[in-house]
This record gives sequence, C-alpha cells and structure tokens, in this order.
Amino acid sequence: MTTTVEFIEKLRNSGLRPTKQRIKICEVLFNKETTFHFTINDLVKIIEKEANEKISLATVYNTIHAFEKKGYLKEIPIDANQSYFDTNVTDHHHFYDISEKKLIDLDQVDVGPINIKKSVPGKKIKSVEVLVKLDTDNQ
Amino acid sequence: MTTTVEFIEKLRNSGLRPTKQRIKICEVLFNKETTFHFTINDLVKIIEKEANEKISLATVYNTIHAFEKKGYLKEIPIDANQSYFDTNVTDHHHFYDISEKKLIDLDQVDVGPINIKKSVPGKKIKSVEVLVKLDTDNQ
DNA sequence: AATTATATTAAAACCATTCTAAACTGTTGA
DNA sequence: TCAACAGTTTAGAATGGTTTTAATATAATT
Repeated sequence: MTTTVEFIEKLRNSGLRPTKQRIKICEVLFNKETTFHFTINDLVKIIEKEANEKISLATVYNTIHAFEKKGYLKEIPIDANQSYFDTNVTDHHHFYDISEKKLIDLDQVDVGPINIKKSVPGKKIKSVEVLVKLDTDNQ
Repeated sequence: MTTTVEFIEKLRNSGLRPTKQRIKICEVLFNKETTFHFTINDLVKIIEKEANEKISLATVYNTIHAFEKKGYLKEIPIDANQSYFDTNVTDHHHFYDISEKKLIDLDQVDVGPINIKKSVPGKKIKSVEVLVKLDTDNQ
C-alpha cells in the first residue's frame, strides 16, 4: 500500500510534476498486490472504471512513456499490433499465450542463466529477453 | 540459385497459385546467398528497384502473410511500430541494434540451450525466442 | 472456350499512436 | 500572496502501418 503522498514524492523526485492525472495513473499501476501486464486500452478502461473523471488518451500515452523512460514500466515486445507494458521492471522473461493473448511472467530462475557467446564490436548488451510462446496442448 | 520453375513448383505444392507477383516476391526473398531481415516497406522498395512493374501494397501484405503461414518466413517481434520478417526460418535468436534499428542473427550455438523450468497446464511450448538488445558502447 | 475459384488492385477504412496548439496547472521567487 | 513561467492536459486532427472492399483480372478446371 502506497499513499498518495508517496506517489507525489516519487513523481517529484523523478522531475515529473505531480498532476492529478499522473497520481491517478500511479494508483492504478503501482498500488496493487502484484505486478501485471496491460495495453494502453486496458489501462484506459481501468481508469474509467476507477476514476470519476476522464483522462485524455494523449495524457495516458504521455504518462506511460514518461514512466517507461524513468524505468517504472517496461514495454514487452510480442507482436506488432499493440504495445504491452509490464509493471514488473525486474529482469525476467515471459510466456505468451497465443490463443488468449495473455502474458505470464517467467522468473530468471525459471529460465536459467543465458550466456550470449557472440558479440558485436562497439556494441554492448542492454537486455536479454526470452519470449516463450504457448499453444493449446491438444494431443 | 533457384529457378523460376522451382518457385512455381513450390508455390503450387503449397496450394498457392503461381502468379507473377508471387513469383517475383519469391525471387526477391529466396534467391539470395544469405537469409535476411526486412520490413514490408523494405520489401516494396526492393521490388520497385528490381522489377519493371509495380506490385500493389495489398498484394505484398497478402503474399507475406501467406508465406508466413506456410512457414517460409518468420515474423520477429521487436517493437510495436513495425513488423520485421526473417527469411531464416530455422530456430535461432536475434540481436537488435537499437540505434541502427537492425536485426542480427544469433545462432542457437551462440546462445546455448535454454531450459524452461516452468510450465502452464494445458499449454505446450510452441517457440522460445531470445532477443538481445544492443546499445552503442561509449564507456 | 467457358466456367469457376482465386488473386490483384486502388482506394477507402481502420486503428494504435503521435502531434498540435490552445487552455490549464504547478512551481518559483519577488 | 501572486504574477510569471514552464510544464501539462486536452480534444481533435494527423500519421502511418496494416486490413478491407468490391471491382477487375488471372489461373485452373471442365
């Protein structure tokens, strides 16, 4: 449980003005028991359900991008249709259930160490992401 | 080097009528020394340069999707802006150079075996893809 | 050659995302 | 406290990759 005051602190410390829209989005994203995955569309629906006032779609995009840049969110590449975000910003991997279009976290422990044996001159590794696609098991 | 006749065979064997558009796309995609990565936009430019006649954008999309469904191409998820395709359909992984927006193949050997220790009931693993993001190394 | 099924096409539609520029709000410092 | 400024929100328009449409063309079958 994080208080509104703590979100205001967090925002200010990040150089982001604590507007009521950003505080609301913080509450929706970071005041949950567990981390979760969402699309912008999902998020807008949650906000509309929880809030009594409407937030402009442009503001939702702006805020999500600001949070991503600050490292409070991670974008998960799955397909080219839509952006998926994750409130779990620790290093981890994903299952993607193709039929249900749902993401499931895969801890580092569940995948084991990955050793990249190749390198590209002048470039350094920024991240290593494993995506495991799942299909219905009808044998 | 694959002849036009062989492409016609391949198409027919796949249940795809060998139209001159599809044959042209086959030649652009599968008549190369090495496999490569491309976006639809890249492909259209290559076709326009190589061919004397124009192929409709809708046909390019249709054909790429048909080829993907037949397993002649793989889509690589990188970000949500654009679809990237790979003419290398063997199991392998990728580097993604963020600054240059370029994909580089990573052989299975370069990554080593990946052991997924978690499972989801009723679901089976369809694919395991590793995406290694690269950044300019300015230390 | 006629018929049928499939493919191509240009243009319109679609839809997630970004941009615009005007109105609004938080912050700062006098 | 309040004016001034910089940063933020907003609705709506614009963008751009992708898909759909429905008319025309082509390949396959008879």
